[in-house]
Amino acid sequence: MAQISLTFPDGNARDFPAGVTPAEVAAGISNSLAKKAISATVDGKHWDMQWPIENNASIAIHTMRDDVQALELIRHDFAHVMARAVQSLWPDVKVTIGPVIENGWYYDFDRKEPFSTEDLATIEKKMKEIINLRDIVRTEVWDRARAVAFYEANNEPYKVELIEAIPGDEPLRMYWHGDWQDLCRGPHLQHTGQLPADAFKLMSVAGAYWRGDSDRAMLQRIYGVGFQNKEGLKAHLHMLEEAAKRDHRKLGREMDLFHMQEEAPGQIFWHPNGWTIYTELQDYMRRKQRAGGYVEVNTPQVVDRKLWEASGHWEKYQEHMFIVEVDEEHAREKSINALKPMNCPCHVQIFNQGLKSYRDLPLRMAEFGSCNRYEPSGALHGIMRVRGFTQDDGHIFCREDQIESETRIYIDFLSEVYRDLGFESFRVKFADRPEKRTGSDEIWDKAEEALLNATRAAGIEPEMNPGEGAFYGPKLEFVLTDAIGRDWQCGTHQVDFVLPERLDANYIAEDGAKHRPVMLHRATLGSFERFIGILIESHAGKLPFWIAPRQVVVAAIVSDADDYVQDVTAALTAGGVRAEADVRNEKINYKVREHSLGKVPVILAVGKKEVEDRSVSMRRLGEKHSTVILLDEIVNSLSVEAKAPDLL
RNA sequence: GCCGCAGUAGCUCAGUGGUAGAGCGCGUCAUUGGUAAUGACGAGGUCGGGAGUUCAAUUCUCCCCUGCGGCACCA
Repeated sequence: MAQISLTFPDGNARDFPAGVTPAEVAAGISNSLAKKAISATVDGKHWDMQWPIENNASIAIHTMRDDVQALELIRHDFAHVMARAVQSLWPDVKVTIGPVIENGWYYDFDRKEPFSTEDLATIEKKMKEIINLRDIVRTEVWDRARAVAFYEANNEPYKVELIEAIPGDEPLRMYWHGDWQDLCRGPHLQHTGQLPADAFKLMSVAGAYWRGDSDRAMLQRIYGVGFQNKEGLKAHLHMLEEAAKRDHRKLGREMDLFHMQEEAPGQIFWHPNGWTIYTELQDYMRRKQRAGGYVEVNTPQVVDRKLWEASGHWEKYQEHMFIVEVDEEHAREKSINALKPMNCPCHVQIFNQGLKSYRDLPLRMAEFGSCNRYEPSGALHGIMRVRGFTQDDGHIFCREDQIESETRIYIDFLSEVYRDLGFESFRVKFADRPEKRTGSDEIWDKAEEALLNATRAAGIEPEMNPGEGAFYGPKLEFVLTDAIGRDWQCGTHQVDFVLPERLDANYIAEDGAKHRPVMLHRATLGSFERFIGILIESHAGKLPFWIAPRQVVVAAIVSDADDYVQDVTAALTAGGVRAEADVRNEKINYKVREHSLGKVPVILAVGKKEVEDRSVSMRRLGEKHSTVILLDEIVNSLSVEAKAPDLL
C-alpha cells in the first residue's frame, strides 16, 4: 500500500498508509487525544476525523481548546441536532439548510404550523436527550443519482433542489447523526456527546425565504447560539443584555431625544435635546464641507415626475416614492409629483444652469438634503431606517481622470469626520458591478479600478461586496456597527456615468467642445438620523461633551445657594456651554442620580461652601468622586471642552 | 412587502367575559438635605382602531394600524 507523509505542527513528519484518517492518526498518538479530538486541519483545510488523507500533507489535530475550529463544529453539530430534534418531534417537517453564523447557527424548516416559543423549549429538551445518546457521527460520499433518489424517497424536495445546485464535480457528502441523516459538506464532531449540552440556547423563530428569494416559499428559521461551555453562553447572554441598554430607541426615550408615533411611521419628532445633537452635528458638517471646498445648495421637496422619469428613478423606484398629486380644481392641469427621495437630479439642474467650463471642475456641491422614501414597512427600524431623513449629500462633478484623486480626497475627508466623531476604525466595502446595470464594461472597468486604487492609496484594503454596486456605477460603502453588531451603511461614495447623460449635463472642455462630466455621489454621515442612532449606541448615550445635548447641570444642595446656581449657569452659558440650573426642592442625591441617568456629562453641585468660595463641586458622568474647582477656572475649561473638534 | 410575536397610565409592566392595578414619573404639602431615589397625600387610562359573537368584550373571533425579531428591499 502507498505511504504518505504527514507533517505535524511541531515540524515532525511521520509516514502513514494512504487513506489514513485523522481519527487513526490521533489513535496512534494517544488514547486520550483520540477521544478528545474533534477535527483536524489538513493542508489548511478543516477536516473531519473520518475523512481519508490520500497525499502528503501537513496535519493538526483539534480539541475543544482550539476556539475557531471548536466553535464552528459545535455550532454546526448543534444545527444538525436541532434539525433532528425537530424532525423527531414533528416528522412531517421538511429540512432545508442550517449554516453556522456569528455566535451560533440557524436552520430553516418547512412546516405548516408556526413554531411557538414553547416549541423552542421542547426542542431544546429534545436536543439534550439526543446529545446524551452520544450517537456516532458517520459520513459517506454518494453519487448524485443515488442521493437524489434517496431524498425523493424520503420526501425532502428541498434537499433534491440543493443537490441539483451543487456543481457536478463536487462530491456529495452524506452525514448521519445516529439514525438522522443530512446532506452536508462537513466536517462534524465524532459523536453528539462531544456537544456541550449546557452551553446552547434557542433564541428565536423568524421567517426566511427559501434561497433568499422573496418569490419563493417562506420557511421558518430557528436561531440558536452555542459555545464550548456554560461560561461562554452566559457571557454572550450578558453581552446581549448590556447591548439592549445601549439601544438608541431606549436611550432616545430616557434622554428625551425624540419620539415616533403611528400618524407618521418612519418619521421622527425631534425633541429639544435630540435636535441639539442634530444641529450641533450639522453645524460641524457644514464647517467641514466648507473647508473641504464644497458649495452648499438647497433644492425643492416636491418635484414633478417628469424629472424622475428623466433621471430613471420613476421607472425603478416609483413604488418607493411618496407621490403627490395636485388636484385639477386647484391647478391648470393635473400634475403628479414626488417628494424627492434623493437630491442628485436636482443638483444636476443647478449644474446645468449656465455653461460650465472645465475650469469649474471638479465642482463639489453639497446639500443637507431632506428626503422621503416610502420604505417597505418591514424595513423600518428606530431612527436608523426611516421614511423621512436628511442626507449630508454631495455630488462632485468632475472629469473621468479626476475620479481617482477626488475619491482619495474624499476618503481622507470622511476619515477625519469619523475620527472626530469617535470612530477610530470603520469598515469599507467595495461593491462592484451588479447583474442589472447600465454602461459599457469598459466604463465599469475604469470606474472600479479608480475606486480601488484610491482606496488602497488611502491605506485601506476594502472588503469585497460583489455585485452590490448601484445600477449606474460601483460604490464604496463605509460601514458602522450598532449595539448588537448589525452593520449599517453610513458613508457612501459612488461613481455615476449615467445620470449626467440622462439629464444632459455637460461642460466646455479645453478643446472648445461639450463634454460629459462624471458625477460622484457621496454622503459622509449618510443620514443624520441613522448616524445619530449609531452615535448614541456606540457611546451608550454618554456622548462626547461637545455634542451632548445637556452638557452641565448646576445643582443646588441647599436653597440658600439658588442665586449662586443661577450665576454659575449664566457664566457657563455666556461661555458657550449648554448649562441648566437645578434648584428644585430635592436632595442632592436625587439630583445626581437623575442627571446621571439622563447622561449629563458634568454635574456641578453647589452648597454653602461653594457660595462662600465662588467655587463648584464637579462630578463627571461615571465618576464616583467630585472635585472642587473655582468658578472662573471651570467656566474657562468647560468653554474649551464645549468646542467641536474642528474648532480646537 | 413576507413570516412570527406584541400593543393596558408619561415610562416599565401585572390583570380579568361583569367598563382596571403596581412601581417609577407628574402635582400639592412638609422637609434645607453634601454627590445614584426624603416622606405624606393627590391627579392621571375610550385597555391601538373598527366590526362581529354575547345580556355584557379591555378579555373571545375577524379585519386594519403601529411596534419588535428575522427575511426580502435599501436609488
